[in-house]
Amino acid sequence: MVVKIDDVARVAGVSKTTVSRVLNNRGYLSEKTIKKVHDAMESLNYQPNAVARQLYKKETKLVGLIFPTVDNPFFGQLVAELEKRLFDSGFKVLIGNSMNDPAKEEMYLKELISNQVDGLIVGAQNRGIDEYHKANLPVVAIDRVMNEDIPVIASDNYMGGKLATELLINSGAKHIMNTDGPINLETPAHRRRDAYEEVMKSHNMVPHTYLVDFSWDIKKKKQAVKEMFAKYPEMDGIFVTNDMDAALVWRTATELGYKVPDDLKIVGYDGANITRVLLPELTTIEQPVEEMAKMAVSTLITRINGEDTPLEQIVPVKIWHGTSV
Amino acid sequence: MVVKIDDVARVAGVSKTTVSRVLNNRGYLSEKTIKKVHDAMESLNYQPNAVARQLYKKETKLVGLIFPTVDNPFFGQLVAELEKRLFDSGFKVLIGNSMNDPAKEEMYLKELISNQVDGLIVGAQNRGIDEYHKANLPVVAIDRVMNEDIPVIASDNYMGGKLATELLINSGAKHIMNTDGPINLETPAHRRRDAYEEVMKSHNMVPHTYLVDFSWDIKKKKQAVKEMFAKYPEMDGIFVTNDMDAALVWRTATELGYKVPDDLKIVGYDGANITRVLLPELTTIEQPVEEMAKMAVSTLITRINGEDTPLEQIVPVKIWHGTSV
DNA sequence: AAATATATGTCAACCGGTTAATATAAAATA
DNA sequence: TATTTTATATTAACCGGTTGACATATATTT
Repeated sequence: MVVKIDDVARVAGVSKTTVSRVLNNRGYLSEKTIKKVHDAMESLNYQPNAVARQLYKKETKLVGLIFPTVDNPFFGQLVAELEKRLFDSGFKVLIGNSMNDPAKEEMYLKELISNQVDGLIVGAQNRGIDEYHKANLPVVAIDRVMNEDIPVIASDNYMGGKLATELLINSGAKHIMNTDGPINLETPAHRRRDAYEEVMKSHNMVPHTYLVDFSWDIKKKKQAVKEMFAKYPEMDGIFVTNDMDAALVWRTATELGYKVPDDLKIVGYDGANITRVLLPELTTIEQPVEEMAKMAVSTLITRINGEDTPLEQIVPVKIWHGTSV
Repeated sequence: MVVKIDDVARVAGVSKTTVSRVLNNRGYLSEKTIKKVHDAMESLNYQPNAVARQLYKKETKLVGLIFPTVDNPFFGQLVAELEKRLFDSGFKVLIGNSMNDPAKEEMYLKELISNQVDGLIVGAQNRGIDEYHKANLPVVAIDRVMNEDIPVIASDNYMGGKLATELLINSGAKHIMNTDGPINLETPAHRRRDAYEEVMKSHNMVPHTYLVDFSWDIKKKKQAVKEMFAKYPEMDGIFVTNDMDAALVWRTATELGYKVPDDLKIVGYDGANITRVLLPELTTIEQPVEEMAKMAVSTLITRINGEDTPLEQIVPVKIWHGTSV
């Protein structure tokens, strides 16, 4: 049988209440009693049942994370950073990979609420779901437009798009493309595109954005990229909205006989750890993942404590200079 | 205030017991009652409190995952696959990134036990911790030697090492190195090295294994790799124990003026999704991550159901042909 | 009409902790 | 010595569900 608080009390020769006091460090306690209780807990290898405590306290010290998938350099690093910081603040992490499926996202949301998480950090790519509002739960969004009272943490997407486009222009590219996800999905990432378009226009160049949906599988994406090359053969520069897609564009370009950066210059977006190890040659706009994670966790905790936080926090990006420009 | 089962009962005009029956689909129920209850739940936006249920049922439908970090192509993919399959089987996932820190691993273990997880899947890189045994909990290990009664899922490490080494030999390399983690860490991954050594010897070649600790940071790893090149300048082939390190070796080699694969042939290990997108040129031994995840989940569930499972399950590997050999 | 199957209610115990109230005794201080 | 502070015990309520026992009322079948 599993050891419970009454067993500890019996072995230590004290009352259940006293054991609870030792556990929670409340009320008057002599050193002697504390030691007796600790000895008993140790000899019985007692682990308090967090579920019972959670029920009474109405606090689980659990935070839910909802992201598309951890099988991606950016989200993997982000989730790892979030988890680390949450753990340091005494929270455990319940994770949900929505796989860009709104239905799955909604299921996760319900499950997490049912599990009484103290808060949520979401970075899923789907449309804002009413449920988040109904949830009446502290929520922080990363790089996603939610509704009015959900704070958002995002990299400086506009500046990122501006830096990328200007870099391409300054390095001599004349026909510069851009990729973006579906426009009907409201995400701050579209500001990268806004910046691209404005910079292009201010240089009297014609912007062309090509749709590459985040949720497509590799094959479909590759197909789309090939179509793009066929449709815009004069392209000599491209700002791709994330590094995984940028790698795909690079490889496809190579297969089609383009030389990077001579025939085609590529700038990506994200600049995660893994990318910098596996493909450091890719010039990209680096999001400050650590910073974003730190901010998201502190914002969430502030909200959990019932205090107010800014609704939008933007963190600066910088260029990682590879050899693709 | 949060809606609870009594509120639903009141609104539906039935008893608490009946609502519970509807929720759990137990006992006699008329269509009419079921509808009344569902309507009430919907209008109140009722979400049952899983914590209360967990306490009574002594079952949480929670599974804990303990891995070094999700910020790695292999573990990221593995965790994503595990999470997906567990979710499909009705389990939510509590995650812990041990960061190769035994103390942190132990803390996670305790926390997860305290949270009453129904089972654990571990792939942390640290020494077997007694606690796993004490835990008296269904546990499945991935690529890790635990103790007698903990089932292990692993790729065919020996075959992987054999394939890699033979590939290098057959492609003409004469001075072939190998990297491995600390030998005192008991992991099935050492079988890659065993295979390397045996194949080398059977070809009358001298095996040299160089230590690259998984837990070192990039800088220290790079330093170690440079030392290796300095110490073995005649090296013309290398079997690196994971793809991230292989990428590092490749880059360092390039910086030192080696041409891959002409001067140096490189074979990695893991072959995760992300690697195949960012660095498909790397020839590597592919672990069947999906297969392993599937096996781990079904083994865990079998154990949770109190049935026996094999203690060791080995899944086959295959070669991913890039251009580094 | 009697017997059986179906549908629902009431009540209370239970899961394993936390906590407030109340009581008592020993130790420290006035 | 009287008073206050410190230390601990006992008891019971509580968190929000689940479940078994038992009662009762229709509906259906023989």
